[in-house]
Amino acid sequence: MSDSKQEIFREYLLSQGLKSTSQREIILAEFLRCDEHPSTEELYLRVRKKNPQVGYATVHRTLKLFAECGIASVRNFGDGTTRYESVSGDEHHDHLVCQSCGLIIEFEDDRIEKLQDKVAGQHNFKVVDHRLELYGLCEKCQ
Amino acid sequence: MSDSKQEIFREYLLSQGLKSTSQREIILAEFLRCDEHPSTEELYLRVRKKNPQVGYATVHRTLKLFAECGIASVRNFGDGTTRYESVSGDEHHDHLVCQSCGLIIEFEDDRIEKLQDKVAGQHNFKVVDHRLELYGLCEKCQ
DNA sequence: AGTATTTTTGAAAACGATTTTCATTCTTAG
DNA sequence: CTAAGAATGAAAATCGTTTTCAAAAATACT
Repeated sequence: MSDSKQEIFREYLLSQGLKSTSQREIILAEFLRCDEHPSTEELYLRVRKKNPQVGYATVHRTLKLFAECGIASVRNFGDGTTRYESVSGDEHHDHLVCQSCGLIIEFEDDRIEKLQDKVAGQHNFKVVDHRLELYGLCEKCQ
Repeated sequence: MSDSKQEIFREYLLSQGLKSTSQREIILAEFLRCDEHPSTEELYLRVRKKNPQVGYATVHRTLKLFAECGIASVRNFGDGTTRYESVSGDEHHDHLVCQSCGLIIEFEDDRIEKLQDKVAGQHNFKVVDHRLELYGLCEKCQ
């Protein structure tokens, strides 16, 4: 349970017969360093600053690996780009998205989750995942 | 309050100095006829069956107009394509999306909405819009 | 160690959806 | 009816994402 993201990733690579490379280490380190929700492009630029030789395609492929092994989840907030978010354990959170400045606030509310399950049950629907996003204006932008 | 979508659209065009064209009428009629959540491509194909001379670009531009004047809202359910949904008055609904067969069930729950407002309030956030989607398996696909 | 096997890499090309361009056609106001 | 402006559709451009492919790197096997 105390497995770090690095360990989880390394074990995943091993279990799939994939190889550890310096690029993958670098990309993971940089991904964990930023606590935002980077797109492939954004993470690529950040990685590039320190390691100009890492290519966009590698960042893209590595982010997909992160999602596969569960240390990242895929998000998109309607701006047309896919974003990756670092996942901590099995906790789930939703988002407040400011349409003016792009600020993203995370929140969690058990009561909402419970009501969601209730609604799904009414439709005999088995929920695997969900997303809840509130769009509007943050404190500063109002 | 009894304005039909057609009327709302026509008034919007007028107010913006835009013109009424047969294509726009056709596209709106077809859009209202389908109670799904068509993508540009899908609506284009449907329109095309009856009116082969209507172009993809026009469907695309017209759907954007629908969104602008409020008779449609933009959605995307993570499959990479943008979908447009007919909006009835100011009622809001959320979605259950089946990841197996693509079925989309709409639902509405006031209690969830109220909790959302509460959470937003706690962050001094002014909510303009929101989206809630539950992904999983529908009754048939389980 | 050295060699073989397999995966990974990065640049560039391919891709799919969306958006724009531009010459022509259509609407509407005068 | 005419002139001015907007809309159209086909094709091209664009944007983010994904794939291709030859070269490089990592692991497995003597």
